[in-house]
Amino acid sequence: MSATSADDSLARLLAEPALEVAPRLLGSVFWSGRVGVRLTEVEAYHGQGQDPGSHAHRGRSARNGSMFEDAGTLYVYLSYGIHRCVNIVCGPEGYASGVLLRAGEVVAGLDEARSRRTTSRSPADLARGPGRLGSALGIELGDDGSRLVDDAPGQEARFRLRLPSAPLGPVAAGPRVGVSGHAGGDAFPWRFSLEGDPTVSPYRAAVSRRRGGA
DNA sequence: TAGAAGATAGGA
DNA sequence: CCTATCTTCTAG
Repeated sequence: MSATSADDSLARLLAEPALEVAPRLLGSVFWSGRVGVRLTEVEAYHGQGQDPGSHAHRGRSARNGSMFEDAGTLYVYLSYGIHRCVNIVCGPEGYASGVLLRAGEVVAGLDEARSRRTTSRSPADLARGPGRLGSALGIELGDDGSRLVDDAPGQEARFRLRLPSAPLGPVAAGPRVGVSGHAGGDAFPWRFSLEGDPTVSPYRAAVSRRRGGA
């Protein structure tokens, strides 16, 4: 039995551009220790100068350094000063593209996820939205730059990914959530989700901050 | 050094 | 619908 074939397929997938990788991550189970989340919603972000919505658009900075690492690195950042969001870096090394994990269904470690997400009112709420997903998985800022490996028997790494073994249902594509810099809104339909899944987060346009008026 | 915006969540 | 929350980035 070859234990490396599955590992190779994950590495091969993550070497592709983010726009190819993102929809193909749907249905995978992302593991953080004993908690597993089946991904139902993701977004693709491209690299420097390619994508005005990307944290890497204006080049490398203190925050986004891990986006410039090789495929399979995790990019974790603090969102709105509160939430920890997770990306899987993909594409050619140095291209700084990645896939934001936006939502999923908790399929293992339910008690642990629940204890971290005490405000959730239903199982579908546990990881519906990128901040909630990060919280349910116990992601911390110190996890930025961690490696993601294939979830194979005997694999002891904390962060693992199991690609789907069966075909998925229909995939929906649309504009990314809360991202400005879109000319008309549909210039970057790089959000992908499993159609009709209850754990997919609702769409919201980018917030325009209005404080104290004009 | 200062100001504004940001890949959100939760509550009214 | 509104606001808490605070880091990061950009301009001056």
